[in-house]
Amino acid sequence: MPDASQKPTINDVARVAGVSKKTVSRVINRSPLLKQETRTKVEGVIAELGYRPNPQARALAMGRNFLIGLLHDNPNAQTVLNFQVGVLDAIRDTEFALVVRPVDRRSPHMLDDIRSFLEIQRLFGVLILPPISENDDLARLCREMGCGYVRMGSARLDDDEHLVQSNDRECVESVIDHLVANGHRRIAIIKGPDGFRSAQERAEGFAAAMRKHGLEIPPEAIGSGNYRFDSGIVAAEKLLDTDNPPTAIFASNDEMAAGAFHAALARGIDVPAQLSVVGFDDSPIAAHILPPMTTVSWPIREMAKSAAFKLIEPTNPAAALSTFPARLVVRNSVAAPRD
Amino acid sequence: MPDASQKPTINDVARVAGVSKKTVSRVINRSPLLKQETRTKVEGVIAELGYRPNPQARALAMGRNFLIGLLHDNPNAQTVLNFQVGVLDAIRDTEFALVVRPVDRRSPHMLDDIRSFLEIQRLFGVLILPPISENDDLARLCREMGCGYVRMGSARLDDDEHLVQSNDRECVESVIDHLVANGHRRIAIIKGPDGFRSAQERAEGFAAAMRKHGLEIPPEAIGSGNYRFDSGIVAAEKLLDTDNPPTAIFASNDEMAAGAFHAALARGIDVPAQLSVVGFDDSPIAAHILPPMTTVSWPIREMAKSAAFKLIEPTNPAAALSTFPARLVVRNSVAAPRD
DNA sequence: GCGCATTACGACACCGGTGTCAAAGCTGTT
DNA sequence: AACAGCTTTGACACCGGTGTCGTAATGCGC
Repeated sequence: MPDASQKPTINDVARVAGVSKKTVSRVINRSPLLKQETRTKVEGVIAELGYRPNPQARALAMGRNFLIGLLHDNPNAQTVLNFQVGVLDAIRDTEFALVVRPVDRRSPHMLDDIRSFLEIQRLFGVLILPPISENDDLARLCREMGCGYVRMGSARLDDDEHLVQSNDRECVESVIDHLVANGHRRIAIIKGPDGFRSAQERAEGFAAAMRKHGLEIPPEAIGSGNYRFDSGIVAAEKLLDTDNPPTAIFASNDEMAAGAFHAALARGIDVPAQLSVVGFDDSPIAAHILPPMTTVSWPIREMAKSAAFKLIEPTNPAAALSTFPARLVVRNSVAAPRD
Repeated sequence: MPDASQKPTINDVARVAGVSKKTVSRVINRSPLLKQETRTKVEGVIAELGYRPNPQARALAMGRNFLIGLLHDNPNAQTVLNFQVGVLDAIRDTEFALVVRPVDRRSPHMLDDIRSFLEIQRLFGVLILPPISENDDLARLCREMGCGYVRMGSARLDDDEHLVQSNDRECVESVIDHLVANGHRRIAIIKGPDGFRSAQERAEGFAAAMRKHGLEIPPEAIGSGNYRFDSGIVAAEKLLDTDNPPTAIFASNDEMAAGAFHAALARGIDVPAQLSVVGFDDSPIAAHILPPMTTVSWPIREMAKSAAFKLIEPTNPAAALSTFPARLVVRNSVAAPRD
């Protein structure tokens, strides 16, 4: 009788069931060439003993482990966390586990750190969040090391299948459609920082949408920030100080949009009565700010799930999807312009 | 010559260095009973071959693995993420990795899910964040399963050493001191939800501080919410509707404090000129809201580091600390009362 | 009843490390 | 020179699984 205080091993199961450990192994791995009778018997013993295979031992024997890594450079806490939850939706009840690794984009050793991390942990694969997902050296590193990877992004980054993306461009278009439908014609943008693919996509989507509606974009209607709150204030102040200020501002993310709220309030401009503002990402601040902000929400959790499946079970239907539709969330920061 | 395309193993190192694999193992584990000469020789070969020990194999052989788990029920995304970064500060360059596991507090299977997770992954130990860190059944489960654990909390939860906590009580006191110093005497509280230890601690700290200053707490000056934004609005409205409304409100967290901002603005009450509001946690919303909110910040990253060390290296000085001082962050939501 | 596939299972080596214990090497003492 | 006692090293089993391949058991046609 195996010691109850110790976790049962495959040997215990084999002994109690009166079969070889290889047979137990076959049961665990759902091998098709087993007699139903044997399978049932072994499964009974497994249940009785409460046996769970040791992932370390399996990992060692099979030459691949069951750890999937999440590499990110904290674009936004809520996004990262939602992503983690989405990955968990995919790996729940499997032997996979999610290992997180925040990295420092500004560190000169970032790539070496990641290489060392990959070497030590020998991950099954990694999921990479923007903005570092846009780093091609990192993707190359993964390939070199034979580590599976999926990049999250807002646009085509790869010519391979290692990608899950949202349709930021089209979504910005729907934002502009919404503003135009509300009667706006002088619409300004606060762009995100150079070097961020998402910023570029959103800016290009903006330009395309304006063109579609036959609207001009004067140079002074183009502001730029670094995705942070305070940069949104500065950019919005500049936009509002022009001779012919915009009636609506599209900010490339919610933080900067919140900054625009701030700038407006500071000079007594009411949002949305005198100025409409739209953000992007649907981060918590969008719902919390006053008035609640109209923004764009992308299905991060679904995207995470798909990315995880792409890695661990590429045949799963959920892994097939690569581009996910973001959608406009209409709240109260848009109204018809007065003038 | 080992195949360059394959990762070198301990056997490769042993062969090249002309020693037994056990000797290589001793080098890896810094065994003291090695001749310096041998050590140097083997280290040379390790560096030359770029050898990294396989954690799965070590885990199997040593009967313990190098995975530390993070159990949380998303109290606040920024907090969770900062905690992750703090843990990483501790485990960087070790073979440990951080495995995350968001759990659903409301699920009736939560404990079973966690049990299953622990059984499958056989973690070295887990770190538990509030509010589920306050669940004694969970702590008991960890003990039963022989899994190391450290609970984060705002008060004594355990009679053992499995704890890292902040001094919420004293900090609430400093909040009240600050308000009193600004001339407030009618101070109300919005309590957190029943069953949260942090809520209880903060409420008790409030009562103690008020008593210290000889101030009364009329029943109508006690509001309560569930830590969420909207509950803060409702609670603040109630407080402001009383005959003798408070000149200052202490909310037990920032989300509810933001709700109080909202309620005030909605009825044309200026913060801080007509109403002072203080929050707790220093979450991003505190800095983003207008005016920027005075709140209490606790050193989550340091706490995480300490918690991780308690688990993986209890002798490390960083593991000795159990209680961490939170501190008042003065911004612009407090002013002297008018009346 | 026999030969022959085919199916079902087991023996054994192996994954890459660590633990145990004995042996070899070295030093100093008598 | 012989021996004790310490330091340093290696042989070998073992951790808990999986892969390979051989063989016993089974089904089938004749």
